[in-house]
Amino acid sequence: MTKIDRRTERLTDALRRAGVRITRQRAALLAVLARAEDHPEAVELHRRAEAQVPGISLSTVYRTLTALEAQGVIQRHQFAGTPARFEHTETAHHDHMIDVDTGEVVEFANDRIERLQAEIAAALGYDIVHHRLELYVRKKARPGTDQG
Amino acid sequence: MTKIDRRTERLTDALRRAGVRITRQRAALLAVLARAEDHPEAVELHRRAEAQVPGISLSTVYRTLTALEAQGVIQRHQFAGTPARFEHTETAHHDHMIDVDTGEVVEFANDRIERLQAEIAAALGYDIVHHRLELYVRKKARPGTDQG
DNA sequence: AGGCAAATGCAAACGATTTGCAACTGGATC
DNA sequence: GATCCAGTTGCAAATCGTTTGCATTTGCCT
Repeated sequence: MTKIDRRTERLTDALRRAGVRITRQRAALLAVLARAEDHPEAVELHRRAEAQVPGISLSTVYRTLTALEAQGVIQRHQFAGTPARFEHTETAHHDHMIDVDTGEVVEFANDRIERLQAEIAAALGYDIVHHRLELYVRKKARPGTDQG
Repeated sequence: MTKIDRRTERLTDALRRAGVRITRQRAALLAVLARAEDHPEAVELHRRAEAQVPGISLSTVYRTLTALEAQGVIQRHQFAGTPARFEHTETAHHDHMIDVDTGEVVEFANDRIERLQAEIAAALGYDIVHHRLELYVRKKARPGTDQG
């Protein structure tokens, strides 16, 4: 069993557990999500799913994404000024760097930042429900390189 | 000269410097922004401005907010699942905690987190253009208190 | 006071997402 | 394996926050 198969199964099981039917359309979308190594938006996922189920509607994609998110097996990221992007949550928690020039998303994780966040919230009498840390970045100018 | 007056002047000057006319509507909105100690959304700012200029349109509010943001004298915050909120940038950089139950916004700043962010980006060959750190939080359960 | 570019209010367009609805279908039950 | 029906589909229309086109008004420089 490949990594992709394992992921697909995890997503499928999550829906089944929630009492949600696995239709052709949903199976296709789950496969697409399992295969994705990037952070695609809904329209892009729809485009990819259409390869397997021509005519699948965008509404169905959105509805299924919402269901998967509710089960906690995918995450919805709302980066600044762009449509929401999605990723499966098989991997451990991480934050994101977004290249403002290319839109490329790089993942990173840092325990010290996580701990500091919890401390700050605790000091003010709060527990963190979730957080969002996004670094909007630009490739460092290399000496002798024109960045036009 | 009060703190509010100083803030109003700063906003006004920023617009003038950008070659933007100070109309009655804009003067009202600038006063509202200068007076705001919270993080109001556009509709709320519009409501407050209407007290001074009845009939001021929401479009004008949005247009002026966009101009002020372009001049860097106010900031637009897009918190998860809510309309954008605005604040004047007179105070130093800070991040935000959003109470998920009440919508209340608390500001905080932490140098160590700022430094860690810069280190992380640098290690991957990036410079930070700007960042977004939002802690979505809930009041700590006090012992003996039922949280519904 | 006169003139013109910039700003206004309105209504209509916008883009991402959600929803109402009638037709269809998965999959448990017999 | 036929039956059944709640869950699901595709479509079109609605939604929400925000932006924009346009005809009219207005700051403000001369």
